[in-house]
Formats: sequence, C-alpha cells, structure tokens
Amino acid sequence: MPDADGHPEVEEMRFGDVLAALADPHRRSVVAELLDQPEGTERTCASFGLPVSKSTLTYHFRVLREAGLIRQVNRGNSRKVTLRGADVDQRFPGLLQMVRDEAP
Amino acid sequence: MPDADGHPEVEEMRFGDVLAALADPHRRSVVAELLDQPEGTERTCASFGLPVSKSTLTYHFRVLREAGLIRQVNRGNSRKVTLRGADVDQRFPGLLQMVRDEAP
DNA sequence: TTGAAGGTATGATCAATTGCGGACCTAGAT
DNA sequence: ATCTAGGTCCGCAATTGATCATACCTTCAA
Repeated sequence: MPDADGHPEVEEMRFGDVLAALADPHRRSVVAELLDQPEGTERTCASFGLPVSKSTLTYHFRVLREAGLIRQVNRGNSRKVTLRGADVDQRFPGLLQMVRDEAP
Repeated sequence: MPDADGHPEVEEMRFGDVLAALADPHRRSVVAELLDQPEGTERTCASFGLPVSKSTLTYHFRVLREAGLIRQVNRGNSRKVTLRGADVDQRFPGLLQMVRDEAP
C-alpha cells in the first residue's frame, strides 16, 4: 500500500506507470536533472524551472511521486523533492541510466 | 527520415516515443510476446489476440512501428510483424530485457 | 500579525489517446 | 469472377492527459 502521500513501496512500483511518467519530457527532465546531482539532493518543485503554472507543476510531481520515481517530504516551509535512485535501480535496473544517457 | 511505412532509423528512435509506446499494456504485451520467441519470428497483427477491434489493432501497431519497436513488411496476402530487437538493443540497451523481466 | 514562499485542491478547458464501425484495398484461394 | 483473410483509412465517441486560474493552506521571517 502506498503511504499517505502516495509513495509506492519498491515492490509496488508498476512498470507501466513508470514508463508513462518518464514518457513526458517535462517529467523526464526533472529526473535527468536529479540524476546529474549528488545522491540525496533536495530540491523544491519550483527550482526545476519548468515552463508551466504552479498547479500544473503539482500535477507533474504527483505523477512522478505516484510512479515511485521521486520522494517528497515536508520540510516545514517547503516540500523537498529527492530522487528515489536506489529504489528505482533495485526495481528496474538500468532504467535511470537510460534517462541519464539521453539527457541533452 | 523514416521510410514510407513510418519505420524510423535506429538513430531516429526517440526515447519519449518508445517509452510512450511501451507504457500501454496491450502494446507491451505484443513486445513481450515477440521477445519470448526466436529472433526474427514473423507474426500477423491479429495473432496476438488483443481484445480490440481490427481498426484499433492497426492503431496500436502503428504506434509500435513509428516508435521503432517493430517492423511491418508486406508478405503478399498479409503483413508480417517482427521485433526490431537488435535495433532497440543498440539504441536503448537493456530496455527490452526490462520488458521481458516484467512479463507475466 | 502580517506577508511571502512553496504547495495543494478544485473546476474548467483543450488536446491527445484509445476505442469503435464501416468502407475499402490487396493477394491468395475457391 | 468471387470470396476471404489480413489490414488500412476515415470519421466519430469516450476517456484520459496536460494545462490554467483561482482559492486556499502552512510555515517561516519580518
């Protein structure tokens, strides 16, 4: 069962959902950017500079979160995004490397 | 440039298109089934037994074809489907193995 | 206590995806 | 000549996806 914020466990991550999440260029760019930074780097949703409104931003990060690609935790004021790199690697080895290789 | 039937060259295959094509369960099952058979196996679209109409079948195979995952060639009477296994492996190493691992 | 920064929720809109039936095409079999 | 199998193409309907504006919530800082 996913937690209250919709984070699935590693075993619960579904391939179709992950593929669909990564199929969108905006969402893939978020993952690619996180891959390019040190493990565990925390970012705000807004810090990725996606050219969409705040509410659309929320939508995209929800898709990524519910697919299991990112984690979002409350840090008082803001809500920080981290890549679930180890989890994704465990469930779908090689997939994130593909995203990294594809990055522009 | 893709050929007249919409088959992209290896270098032209786009990650987003491939991910979107594989995100659909029907289409992923086609790829999984082809992966489970000898290299170069030729199949008709209908032989996969997808629970959709003929016209919907055409649509799904077009998505797979234009993403670069399958090849469709005229064989007189029918039109045969083959997996572009080597091409996909060259462009996105490890991706097809993921589909295989996920198959039920 | 007021304001600002960061997010969420809701409801609407518009585009893309998925689906269908039906008309049609081509090649092989009858 | 006609039939059939396998597919395509063309509308069209239904669903899902992406987007926005607006209103709202929470926490920190002034």
